[in-house]
Amino acid sequence: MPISSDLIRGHIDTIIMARLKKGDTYGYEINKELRTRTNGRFEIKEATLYTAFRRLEEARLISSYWGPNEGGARRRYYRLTKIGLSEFNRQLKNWQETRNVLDQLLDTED
Amino acid sequence: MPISSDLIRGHIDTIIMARLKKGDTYGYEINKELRTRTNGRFEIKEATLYTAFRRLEEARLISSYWGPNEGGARRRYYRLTKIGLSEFNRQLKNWQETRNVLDQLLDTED
DNA sequence: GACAGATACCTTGACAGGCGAGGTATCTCA
DNA sequence: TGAGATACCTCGCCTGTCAAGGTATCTGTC
Repeated sequence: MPISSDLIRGHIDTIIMARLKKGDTYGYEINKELRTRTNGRFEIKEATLYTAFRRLEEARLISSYWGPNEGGARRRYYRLTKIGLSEFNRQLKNWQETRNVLDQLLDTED
Repeated sequence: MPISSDLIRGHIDTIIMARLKKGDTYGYEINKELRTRTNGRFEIKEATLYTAFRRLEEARLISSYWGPNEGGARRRYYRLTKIGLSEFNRQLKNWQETRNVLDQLLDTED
């Protein structure tokens, strides 16, 4: 069962930053990883991904550079900036709070 | 810290249905309850709420009737339909799956 | 009886994020 | 040479949320 767009709306940026926190990488790779890690249940559509990169770079939360294109197409690598890291931490807390509130609200036992 | 719209996008309908599962009620009341239950951290904006009611009734997941307006303004009560209940259960599973996937993706420890 | 404030509902138009559909260029291998 | 994988990008649509505006009723106070 694929995860609906509306359910992850607003989480795309956080997911990208979470990955970049572990080290620089590029768009295509991020998507492959996501698909693998979630057993195909989740992926970011290409248009969405590149839109997000623009948005994040615009906001100075990530920065980019052309990587060594050793055999294959050129790759634009992304790096999480200092501001990006603290923003990620903020968004992570947001997620945890939202998750808890939703868990409470959707519980129909009480 | 209020919960951002984008983070709950797509969950509004589920939240409403979760409440209606416990019994009929009306718009204004739902919002008051939400604010109280979440200590003001979360609320559905009126425009959003009534848009959602229209959408859900259109989809036959809820139905409505004018309630007894004993002292006060008139109230339109909503009821969760049979289809609504099974759709709610489906969306609850969706939420749980999404939550687990997001928890995994945002965990930067591994 | 006039006014404030709470209760309760509703509509319109703008905005932002996700994505379908389309595109480009490079490399490998048959 | 041509298919398929890799890798990037843009345009325009769609959908859900919300700010701003509105209506009507009831209660309590001066």
